[in-house]
Amino acid sequence: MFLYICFMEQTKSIYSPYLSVDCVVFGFDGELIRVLLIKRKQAGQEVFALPGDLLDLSESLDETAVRVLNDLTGLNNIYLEQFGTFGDVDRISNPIDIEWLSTIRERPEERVITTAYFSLIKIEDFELKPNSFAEQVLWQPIEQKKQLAFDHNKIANTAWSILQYKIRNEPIVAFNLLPKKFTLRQLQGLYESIVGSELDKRNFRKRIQGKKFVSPLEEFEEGVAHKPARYYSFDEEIYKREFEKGQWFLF
Amino acid sequence: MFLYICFMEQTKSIYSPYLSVDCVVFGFDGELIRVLLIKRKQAGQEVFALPGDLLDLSESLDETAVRVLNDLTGLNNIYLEQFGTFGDVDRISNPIDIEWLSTIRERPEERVITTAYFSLIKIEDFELKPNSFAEQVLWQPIEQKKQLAFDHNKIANTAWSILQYKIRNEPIVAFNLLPKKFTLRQLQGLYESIVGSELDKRNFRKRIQGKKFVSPLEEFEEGVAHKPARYYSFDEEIYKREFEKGQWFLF
DNA sequence: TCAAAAGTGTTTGCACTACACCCATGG
DNA sequence: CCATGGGTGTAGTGCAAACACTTTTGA
Repeated sequence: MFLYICFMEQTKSIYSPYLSVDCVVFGFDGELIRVLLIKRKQAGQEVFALPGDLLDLSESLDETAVRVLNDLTGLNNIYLEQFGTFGDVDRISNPIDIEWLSTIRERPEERVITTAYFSLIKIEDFELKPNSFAEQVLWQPIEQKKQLAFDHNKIANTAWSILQYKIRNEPIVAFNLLPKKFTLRQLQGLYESIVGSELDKRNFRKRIQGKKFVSPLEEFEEGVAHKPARYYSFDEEIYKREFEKGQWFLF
Repeated sequence: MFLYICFMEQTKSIYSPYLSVDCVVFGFDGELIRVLLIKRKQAGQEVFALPGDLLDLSESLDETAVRVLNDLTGLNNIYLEQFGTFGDVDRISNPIDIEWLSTIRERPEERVITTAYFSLIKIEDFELKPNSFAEQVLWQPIEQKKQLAFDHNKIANTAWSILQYKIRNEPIVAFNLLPKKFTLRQLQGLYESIVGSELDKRNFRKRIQGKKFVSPLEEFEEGVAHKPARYYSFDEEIYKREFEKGQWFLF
């Protein structure tokens, strides 16, 4: 045992820090943008975090992201895009985090660098199943700030900025968050939630009507206490063709 | 020794892969966009690579990038922006790379994941000084494809795509590549080099004249065999103000 | 009949495109 | 005087912004 410890000390400078993957998954419930969080199995504490775990030596980063998200939340087959790697020396410094790590990991104080992935899903398409060290999985509204583990607030904020930037240049992100059939009110509400300002209804609808990748359906809302809205659908094939031609700016 | 090997085998699954940092530094010589490469000190081989090296456990990723670039090329005090982390399992597989790693590293076959940084500099502002394991430092024209070590071609291509994307949305990247005083011909040439198509001179100049962050100077070219061009300068303060207001699209 | 959201057109100005010729300089 | 790149203006077109009322439905 003594030898083992000595060796570990010695290897500290030879080896790299641990590497982990964290996922920021966004969803839209028709009104609010939400982020997927897990609640840790940690005795006596309520600690929330982004779903994430250590990389296994046999996996690529992308594979780790897929596995980790599935292990912790049950989510499967969803699009993930890498957006950054967070390598500050002190990103694991909160005693509560270290306490928790000591229950699941040797050498809990060891440095960890994490690569973050970003995803957009339709909330109602998936059923969440907490698993592994996640006691609970929840959809946290983005505007309700919650204290997260490690530097996960920083990571989530970075992802949020990227989403806000992307929706201006790649309108597909909006349709990834909406159901297959959606009303223009929903689409506009989603835009407004993300860009954070109100948009003119007539101009918004005019722009949408000019986009071939959004098609009106012959279906309408039912049981609403106002004129029922028409449903629309998104055609990814057409979108991609337009996108390649460079005519893909929605705003 | 046997024990040592055994332990290494055992730790493989405990420890993470090595972590390294690679830098893609772009420059513009007035005509061509170039990328900064190093030539390795490797006997009997001419191998070129992006400047990069392993992370030290005491450094953040950003600090590593700064150090590595300085160690290998002498470059100092330059802006670096992280743009991706490359973690494929087989990214170190070329025998020439493994042979070289065996001369500078224990366990050369060990997996390495690398975080890549992106930079834009004015070529003439800096003097290159090869150092460490760099035998030579060179500015390679971007359109002359060269076989690079590891997956550095993939990394450099990703950086190039990002530059092409950025110049459309963040015109500041252009001014990072130009001297403090530049002619509109130089600016237009730079744009054309990056976007890869020709632009209309009159329309280009009209757009520039509408931007408050580009100011005409009372200086002109000298000794040229044609009408001397006026020099212009870039005002980063004004740019940032416009940028914050969201009125920053050059195209 | 009321509340609530759906849906619809016009005008105005700004921005982008296409396009061709004279100017200043050095060799 | 020639070659080279610098520098300029206009007409036409299309997109974006501002803006208010009628319609349909359930309660």
